[in-house]
Amino acid sequence: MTARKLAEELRAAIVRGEYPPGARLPSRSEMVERFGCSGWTAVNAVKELIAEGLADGRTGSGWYVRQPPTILRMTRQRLHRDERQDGRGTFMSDAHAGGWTARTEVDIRIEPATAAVAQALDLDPGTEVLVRDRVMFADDAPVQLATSWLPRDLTENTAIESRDTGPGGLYALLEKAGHRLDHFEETVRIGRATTEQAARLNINAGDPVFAITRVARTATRPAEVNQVVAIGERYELTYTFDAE
Amino acid sequence: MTARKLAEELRAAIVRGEYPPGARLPSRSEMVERFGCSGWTAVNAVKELIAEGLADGRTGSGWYVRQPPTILRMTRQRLHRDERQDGRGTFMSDAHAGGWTARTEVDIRIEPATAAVAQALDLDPGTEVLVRDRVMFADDAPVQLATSWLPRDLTENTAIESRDTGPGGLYALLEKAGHRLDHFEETVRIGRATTEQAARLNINAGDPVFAITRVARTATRPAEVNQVVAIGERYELTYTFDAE
DNA sequence: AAGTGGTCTAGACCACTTG
DNA sequence: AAGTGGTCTAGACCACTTG
Repeated sequence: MTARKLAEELRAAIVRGEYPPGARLPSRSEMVERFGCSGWTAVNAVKELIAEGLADGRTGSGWYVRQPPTILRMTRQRLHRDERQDGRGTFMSDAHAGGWTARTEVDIRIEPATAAVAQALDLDPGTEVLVRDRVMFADDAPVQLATSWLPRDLTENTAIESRDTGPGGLYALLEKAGHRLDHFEETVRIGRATTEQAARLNINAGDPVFAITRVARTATRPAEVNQVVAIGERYELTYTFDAE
Repeated sequence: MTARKLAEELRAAIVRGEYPPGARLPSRSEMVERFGCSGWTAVNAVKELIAEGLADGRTGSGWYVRQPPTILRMTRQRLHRDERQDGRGTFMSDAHAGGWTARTEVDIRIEPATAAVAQALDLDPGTEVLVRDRVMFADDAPVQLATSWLPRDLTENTAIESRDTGPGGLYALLEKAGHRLDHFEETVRIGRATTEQAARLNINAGDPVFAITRVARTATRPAEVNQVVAIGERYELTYTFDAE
């Protein structure tokens, strides 16, 4: 019995419902006995299932079938002015539409712009920028990390530099300050969670994540760069647009 | 020496440029000698690098540092009418903008609509649909699989049912037949390559892929459902839109 | 013929949970 | 105290390539 074949058998049994979500799979020693393989083979087979997100191991306890995660939708609607006027920031907007609860932890700091940030914001490198670092929770589970960089001249003496931006979020405050947003550009890539990101998102290092970079612009200049890292298997991005 | 630490050392050496792209890493037996670990540990360390796309193993030959892949951009522009009028389909449009060569292999068949396809196209399940199955190559390497489903009443007696749709592709023919496209909806998810997909895309089973579902609609009805599977590490999706 | 990566067996130790 | 998953050693066989 090879690890690959054992993995296929276990996967099939899970799909058949023989091991429903939450169920405990046979232990390593049970697999060794039942399938006549070595412990190494059993472990490697289950590793495959774990990498696929089908199973999970708890040291000292066992291997368990994972609950399929509920999918969170990230929509284009979250950036509409209507949402801000209704008092919802981007993350709150998705939560409202999806029926889950949103919570955000924020950390703020002021830094000189790195080369990449300066270029995206059309600033000289080293210019002071406001950095907003967030962890977003859906139904109290971390699902997304986001960092925003904004030119300080747009944020000084506004609530954008305070932890709580209030209803409508960051973009509502920008527009209130007279910086009407004109258009957005989003770039979507697939990344792999670093050890740090994995710890904050409660996933395994190397798990696939959405890496989304957004630049928000007014009619005259870039106003914000936003970098999102969202758990890959929990997110679905939707974009709708007119044919042109 | 643990596998994790060995992986970190190798990764750092690669990043330092000690092993440039194409270079051969130490062999298993060399690692066993140099790091005083077992063969198992060496293999597991390198497996980590392979999963990250940093290295590649060739049986009988060695472990090699991979060439970083060139990134292909999938843009919203590819769906613009201008592109079709200039004779470019969606994939050709991206190739033209990115400066790489596009080639497509097409397979056509007619099938009764599955439940999912019927729902997306607003048809009764079992209604005949045209299925266009493609493999897309960028600079002669497979990078993307795409399948389209269209209601047969839109495609009958048109070149959409032939292998070569000619300049502007499928959408140009739809519009030429009087079905002017009105808007698109794209849903982006991260999937893992199945064994079949991996074989066609020349990647490893389980590698992360973009799974993109697009529904193209005329003013009155859905005209096409399109399912793309694109190599995760080779693609970058960009969406630009006006603030509303 | 010698060396390579990929995979496997058999056995071990550890921190952890209590199936 | 007994069992668990995670990780490791030592050694083996195989198909494959030729550093």
